[in-house]
Amino acid sequence: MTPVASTLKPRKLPVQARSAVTVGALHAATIQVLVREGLKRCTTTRVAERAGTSVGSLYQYYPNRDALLRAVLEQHLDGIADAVEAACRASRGRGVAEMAEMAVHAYLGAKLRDAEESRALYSVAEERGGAEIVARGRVRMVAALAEMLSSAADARFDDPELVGTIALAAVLGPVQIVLKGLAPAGLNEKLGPELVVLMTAYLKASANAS
Amino acid sequence: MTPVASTLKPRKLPVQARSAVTVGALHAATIQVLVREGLKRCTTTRVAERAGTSVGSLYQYYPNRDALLRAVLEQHLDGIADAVEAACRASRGRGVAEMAEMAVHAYLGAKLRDAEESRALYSVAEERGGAEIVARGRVRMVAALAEMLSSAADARFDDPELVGTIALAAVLGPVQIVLKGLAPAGLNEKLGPELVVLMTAYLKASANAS
Amino acid sequence: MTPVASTLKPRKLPVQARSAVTVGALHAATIQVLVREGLKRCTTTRVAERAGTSVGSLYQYYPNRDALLRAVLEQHLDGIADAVEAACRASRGRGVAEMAEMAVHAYLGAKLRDAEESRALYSVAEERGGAEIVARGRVRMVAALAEMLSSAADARFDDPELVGTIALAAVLGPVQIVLKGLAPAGLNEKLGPELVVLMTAYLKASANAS
Amino acid sequence: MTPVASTLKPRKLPVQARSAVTVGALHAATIQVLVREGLKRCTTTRVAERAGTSVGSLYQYYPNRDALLRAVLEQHLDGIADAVEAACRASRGRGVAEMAEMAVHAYLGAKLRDAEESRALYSVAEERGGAEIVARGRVRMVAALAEMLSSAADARFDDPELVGTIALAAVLGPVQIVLKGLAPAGLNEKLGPELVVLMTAYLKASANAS
DNA sequence: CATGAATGAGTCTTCATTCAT
DNA sequence: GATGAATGAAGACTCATTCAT
Repeated sequence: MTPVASTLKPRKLPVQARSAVTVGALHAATIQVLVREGLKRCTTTRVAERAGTSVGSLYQYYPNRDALLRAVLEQHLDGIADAVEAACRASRGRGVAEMAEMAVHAYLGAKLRDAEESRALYSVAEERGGAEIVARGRVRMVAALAEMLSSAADARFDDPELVGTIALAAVLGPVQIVLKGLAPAGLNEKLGPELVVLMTAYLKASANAS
Repeated sequence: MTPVASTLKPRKLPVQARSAVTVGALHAATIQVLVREGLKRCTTTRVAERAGTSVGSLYQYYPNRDALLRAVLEQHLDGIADAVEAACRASRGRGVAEMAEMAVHAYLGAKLRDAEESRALYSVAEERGGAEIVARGRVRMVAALAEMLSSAADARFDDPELVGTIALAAVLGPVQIVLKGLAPAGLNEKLGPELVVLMTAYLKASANAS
Repeated sequence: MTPVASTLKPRKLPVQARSAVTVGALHAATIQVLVREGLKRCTTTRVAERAGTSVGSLYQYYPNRDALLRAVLEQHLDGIADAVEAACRASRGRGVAEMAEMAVHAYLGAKLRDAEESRALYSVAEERGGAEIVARGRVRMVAALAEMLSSAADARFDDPELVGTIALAAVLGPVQIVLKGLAPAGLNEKLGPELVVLMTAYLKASANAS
Repeated sequence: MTPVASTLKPRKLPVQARSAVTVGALHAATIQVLVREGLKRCTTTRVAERAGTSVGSLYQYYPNRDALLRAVLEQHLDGIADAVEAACRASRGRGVAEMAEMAVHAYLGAKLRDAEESRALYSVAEERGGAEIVARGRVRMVAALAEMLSSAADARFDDPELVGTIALAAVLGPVQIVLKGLAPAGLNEKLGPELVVLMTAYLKASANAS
């Protein structure tokens, strides 16, 4: 655990059932307020109110507002990373095309499951300390991708880490556009296939001629 | 054009020479404060102070803090779009590989020229109204890319608009990682070539077999 | 009732005992500051300071400065209206002269009880939204007067509403002069009797010859 | 001239034609802004702009904002007083009923000629220093009324000054209600006659039995 | 432990007034 | 003389955080 992590986690472990419920409610409330009001107006009081508790209680679980926001972001990204990791594990030993397809769909599915939540958290990711959390999530996913790529049946990669990094980041951009509702007509439906094309093409282009 | 646009532009046109200086200083100061202090601490007072003027003067030219921020963002993105447009114009009629190379380098060069500025403005883009400005910039670039792709000597695209959108967004992701300084060792140097590989591969994969 | 009314009332109902004290202190402080400093210098900070609290607390109970001012005005006018209503009820069935006397004294008594407060609130009545509150108070008093007049033992009125309106407004003018301390020497003492003469004369002149 | 008066008058006399025009434009603009924006938003810049000049020029003629507002108020009230004085002069030696009628109509006519202006200036009259100006206007009118009353053919008054003061103030109230548009239906049309009834009744009641 | 009232530093924004051009 | 850019004090309002109940 880095020192950063210590401020991210709830102040005390939710050993009691009540605590777990409260923490869950606070997380959900944070996202709702974030969606409805935006980051600046996502205040501790408002979150507590929406969660059905008091500010005092909020501070029982989080040392400050930033910690709450970071925790929510982290949980969100962990969910995405979990999905990608699982997909990568399941694709070990397959061909590159299959890998691309599964990874893309895992990522896309997780991200679009709660599109509003994903969208709302972009601003949190830009806050002080947000980048590190995003980076941690990416590290997990890149590691999973790299490990998967190394096991590809039909390709060999000199630097699977690098290829994974680029591939992941490349997919991220188009997804963001769609999430923000700024995509040109038609993109929304074609996003999945198009991303598969994108990733497959890149992976193949990056593989060693063998 | 849009109602948003009207609030982006300075409130009054500088009639006297002093004004132009003040406006310029405010732009520069905004970026500096953004870089050094972050979006939240980028207050009107601080910007005015760094610019060597008073808050009053700031409000003489911008109706509110958001308008200032948006104006700075818009100017930045216009610069990027200019560079990409020029590159696209220059690449008309070339082959797809050349196109990818020129477009990537134009974008990358413009973005990395003031890396700190680019980095700082990501948070502004997440603010209320920021997305529209980003979208406007993207529209310009996508149009330029689409037009360029349509003129490719060695490929034909069914939907150059869509391909341009995806290609641009795909390039954006890796650049962002590098800008934020979160790239794994070695990526920084290989970014350019890698992006060319990425874009070329995608363009070729998207082109009609002809 | 009206949408205005909703912003007049304290934001939250005092759950704890402290709250009631704070709200009361704010009311009193507002009037004091209004009297001592005038409307323009009656700032939220000054009111809070005089009340022995903080601006934050003020805003806990009133959504904005105007709401505070209006609430104070409303409370003041409600007190006046209460007095007039009571007098009117008590005078039902009497003769017109008696009615005039009782109504005038009720109004005058209530208004002069806190002359400074009355004086200070004239400016508030001119603020945005003040007129409506004054109007509401007047409506109450006119209704009471009209009802009283309709029960007069020695006169009959075609339009008691109209007569009440004029009578009330006519009395208001001279009172205002005295409250503002701008009356010529001697008026202060003779105000009561003179207003009775005024109102009695008008009522009799407006009554149907019967 | 009292010291107060010196700050009320334009800083320099409009000896030149241009000055007179500017001062006139400033007065008119002040009233317009007052009507459209209210007292608080009636700023020197806005007034100058509406008048077609610059703030700098405004300060050429008025030492400060308050002086401008007071000058406008004074001019307005002088107009009213002129009208009442003329009517009083014209009514010398008539009967009390005629006097009431002429005075009321003179006052009413002057006040309603520019109803918006009258309405807008109520707030100015409540500002620091406004009361004195209002009082000066009243003094003029009361003097005229008193002199008129003293010449009545059919009545004698012990204290014409007092009677004039009350009569004037009594008329003022109902007029204010109508000006503010808060009068109950029907009052607007009947205002004149009703005020004549009011004033006549009061004058007769105040006259010595002779 | 929970609650929510109190705090007050810190933001944005406005505007009267000045003065260099 | 006219202009309008610059100034900065001052005001309204918000919100993270604390702590008495």
